[in-house]
Amino acid sequence: MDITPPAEERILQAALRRFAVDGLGAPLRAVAQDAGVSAGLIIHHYGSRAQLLEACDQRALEVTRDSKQEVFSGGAGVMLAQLAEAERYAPVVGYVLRRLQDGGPLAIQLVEDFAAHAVEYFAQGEEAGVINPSRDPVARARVLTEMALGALLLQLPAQRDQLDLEELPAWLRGYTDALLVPLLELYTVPLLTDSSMLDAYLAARPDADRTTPTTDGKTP
Amino acid sequence: MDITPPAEERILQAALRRFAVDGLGAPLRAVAQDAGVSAGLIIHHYGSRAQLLEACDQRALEVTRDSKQEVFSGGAGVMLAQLAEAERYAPVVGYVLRRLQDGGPLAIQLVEDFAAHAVEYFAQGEEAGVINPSRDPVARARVLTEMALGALLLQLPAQRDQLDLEELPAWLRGYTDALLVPLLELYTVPLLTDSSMLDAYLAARPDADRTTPTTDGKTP
DNA sequence: ACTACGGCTGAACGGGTGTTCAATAGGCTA
DNA sequence: TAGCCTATTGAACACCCGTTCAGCCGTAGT
Repeated sequence: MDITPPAEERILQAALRRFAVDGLGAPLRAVAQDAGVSAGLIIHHYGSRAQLLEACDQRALEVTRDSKQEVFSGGAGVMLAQLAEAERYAPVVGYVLRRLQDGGPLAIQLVEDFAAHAVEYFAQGEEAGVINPSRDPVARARVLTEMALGALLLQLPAQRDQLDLEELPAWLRGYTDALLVPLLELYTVPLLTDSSMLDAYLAARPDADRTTPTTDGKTP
Repeated sequence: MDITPPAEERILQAALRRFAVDGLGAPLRAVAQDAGVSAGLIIHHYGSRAQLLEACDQRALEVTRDSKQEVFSGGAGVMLAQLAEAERYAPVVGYVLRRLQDGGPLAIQLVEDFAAHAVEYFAQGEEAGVINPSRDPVARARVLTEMALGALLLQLPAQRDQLDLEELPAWLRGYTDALLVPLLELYTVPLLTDSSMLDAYLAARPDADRTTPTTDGKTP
């Protein structure tokens, strides 16, 4: 029943897994050993280490894009947690975290993706009447996405230098669970008691109001 | 006028700077060259590369602890931005970012520190009547801190693989400025239109209520 | 059956790393 | 002055890394 995939695919999966566990700095030879091939073969198929990472990036992007049915505004973090539940995808989720940690074009791309999706998602919620409108929906979605993703990223150091993919789903679930109540509270009852701070800051810089331009006489 | 500090201190400053610019993986020899000494001397003074990093950690911790006068609930991110304004501290701020990125005990320690300070800060605000109370102030402070710090961390990849310490203050300021309006809005008008989500989730798990224990008949 | 070819290997190369160590220079003490 | 301790160096060592390359092997084509 265990038909082994062709070497090229086996390498990519091993790479995803190993990079997730040990970080993107993991040596090629470790990947090779995991895939049961020689280091040379990786180069033969992918050209170079950098290109192997690119292949991993693309795979990660595909997987995350194919699973953009979030649950609620817990946002990107929750989505990743859900995705990891399907243990088949745990390596990809781990890799995504590592990639966000390490930077590179994909990191930006991913955040962009998630943020764009959040915009759409919030717009739906707004129409349904469960989410309050914003003076700048795009900025709001971006901030919330970056915060959710960033907070998740900040949990990474708490793990050992090695990520345990077996426990990753449980760990992510535990984290999102702990996060959820304070977050929901924050989304329900505002942090600040009145709008004086916002008003003051808005009055101090009468610059951008891209959605509703020109005249608004809201400053008291 | 340019009295050069003793070599040991010069090494530490060079290390802070170089690690901030190139990441914690920067070679010892690069640090040595910046400090105008040989690589061997670094080992002679600090024992090993790992211990040099520990020394950097301790220095960073001291500096951040000595400057914990935040302005408002923009939180840790804003504080770091302010600290970087004093260009003298830019290397330390850069190092802190790199360290948060890389993990390790200090990363946890720093978050802990910031979160603890946020608790205190929020409590003051609550007493002053500008901040709404929370059912779990510690959790709230932690979440907000992790989010602010994490979001900042997520901006790092957007920079090149090298951090430009000259531009770091301006960059941080630009980021916090862009962040501020959406964030203030989020803190003023809640994301969700009603408390149904929070209520539902709270009803589903009648577990922790650490601050006000025993009986509270708040679930409708 | 012979050839050609693509997947694949293992050894080797070249570069970069942290660390060691013998040796030097310089200032303090006796 | 003689001795000694510390700061400092530069070369060397041992290791790990990505990449190269010559060659092996099995299979498909003729």
